[in-house]
Amino acid sequence: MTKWRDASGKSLEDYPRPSVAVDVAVLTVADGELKVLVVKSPRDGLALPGTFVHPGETTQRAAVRALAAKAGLLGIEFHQLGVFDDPQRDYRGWVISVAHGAALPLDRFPVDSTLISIVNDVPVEDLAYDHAQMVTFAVADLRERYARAVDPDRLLGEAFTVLGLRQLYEAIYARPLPKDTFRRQLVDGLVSAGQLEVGGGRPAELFRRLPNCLLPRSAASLFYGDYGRRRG
Amino acid sequence: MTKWRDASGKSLEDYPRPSVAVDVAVLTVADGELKVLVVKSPRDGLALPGTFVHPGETTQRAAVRALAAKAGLLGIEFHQLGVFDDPQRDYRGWVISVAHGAALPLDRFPVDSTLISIVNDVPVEDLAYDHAQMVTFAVADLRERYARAVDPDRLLGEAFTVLGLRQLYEAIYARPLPKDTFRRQLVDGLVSAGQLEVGGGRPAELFRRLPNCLLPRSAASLFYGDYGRRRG
DNA sequence: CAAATAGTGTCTTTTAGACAGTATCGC
DNA sequence: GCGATACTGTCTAAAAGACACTATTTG
Repeated sequence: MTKWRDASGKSLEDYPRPSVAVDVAVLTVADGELKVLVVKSPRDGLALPGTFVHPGETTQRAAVRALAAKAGLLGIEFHQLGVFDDPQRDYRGWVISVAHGAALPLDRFPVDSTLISIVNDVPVEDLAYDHAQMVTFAVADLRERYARAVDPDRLLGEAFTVLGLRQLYEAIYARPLPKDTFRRQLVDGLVSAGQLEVGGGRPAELFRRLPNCLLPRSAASLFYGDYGRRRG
Repeated sequence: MTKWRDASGKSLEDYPRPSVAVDVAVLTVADGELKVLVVKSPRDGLALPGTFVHPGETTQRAAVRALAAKAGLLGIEFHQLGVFDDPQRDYRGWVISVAHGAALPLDRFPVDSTLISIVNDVPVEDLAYDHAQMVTFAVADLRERYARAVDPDRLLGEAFTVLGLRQLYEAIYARPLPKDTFRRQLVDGLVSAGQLEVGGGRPAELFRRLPNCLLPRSAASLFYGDYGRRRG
């Protein structure tokens, strides 16, 4: 196969091209709030793990490679968040970055991981470059996906109680959710696991996710709160 | 300012980089259905307008430039849809594309524009590369934005009737919407323009968009239909 | 007047949300 | 029994959706 040339005889490489990076915001829930994984470097301080995209590779595979190399994490599902392309965003030159998001249960992180709390959709410590904004995008994406299905990223294990599920959603949406309405909205996305979890009082029933079950769109109103209007 | 070098003395340009393009799906509503603007070329057949991103330029500005050059369209607001990065997607070599979406009223297109109907979220004619999938993304993005506000892209003019607005939404969501519920959902996102539009019967009141007014999240259920469940 | 289209009153069914009740455990 | 937590029945207010009625134009 011979290399492509345009009308003036130039190939693609004869034109200026940016470097293309991926940066990954890996979220988790701990202590009732969202947190994000960061890595430390002498030059950048705190930053999201990232890498340059290699030839023949998709950005998603580059994200997998970055997480394996920089945080020792394998088998994660990434979601594309958007392209960050301000020409000034990287002091090294013309670098655009494709931000990706993912979420993992706390126990899958290496013990020496650095997790930064997210408050008001922004990490509480400064991150390098435009990485704080990527975190905001990752949170928005997580909320959208959690409004459509029951814990799609399996931040809880296979089996969980309704209380555990509600506390997870309260952390993700950063607001209290009414106990009984929450149960009624989600219960027909669940099946009993036939087991009980003993605790301080009456044991709670353990549930599993109903496979391929989407939540009704009205559930989004519950999680987000039906922004303003009405209630005169 | 001296050029950045990494530990092995190499600059960014010493590593392989992809060409980065933008492709733009400009949507409109005509004859009660969504359509998308395409351009014809001898080599690619039908394709979305696009261009390579220039140094010092954002992808959004490249999108503006592409539309001005290839379709004679100015003053459009673009929304980023996603990155298409399959290494095989372009026969010329390693080209990733940042897809953008926009929407314009029919009367803003040049008279010789080619508009392709969109049925089942896909253009009815084959497009080059992965451009058909970009159109699907653009439709999804348009629907999301139209569920959050009243005709944010101003496909209708400044003033319009509730009937006109409903027909627009029926075209966008490709489903009939109940006349009275639609009105009650949207009417408090509108203000009367103090004018009437005469027609075959009783004249219809003209409305304007209430500035900065978000629709309640429950409106999304109306537009999309509350996917399945219930109603036993 | 009839025809046509705009807009609303109202009824039914459903549901969110609140509250309080009942159920089931450990002690 | 008592405390604690899980779950559920029920009431109320609100809203969706359907239907039909009223309103205002043209011819």
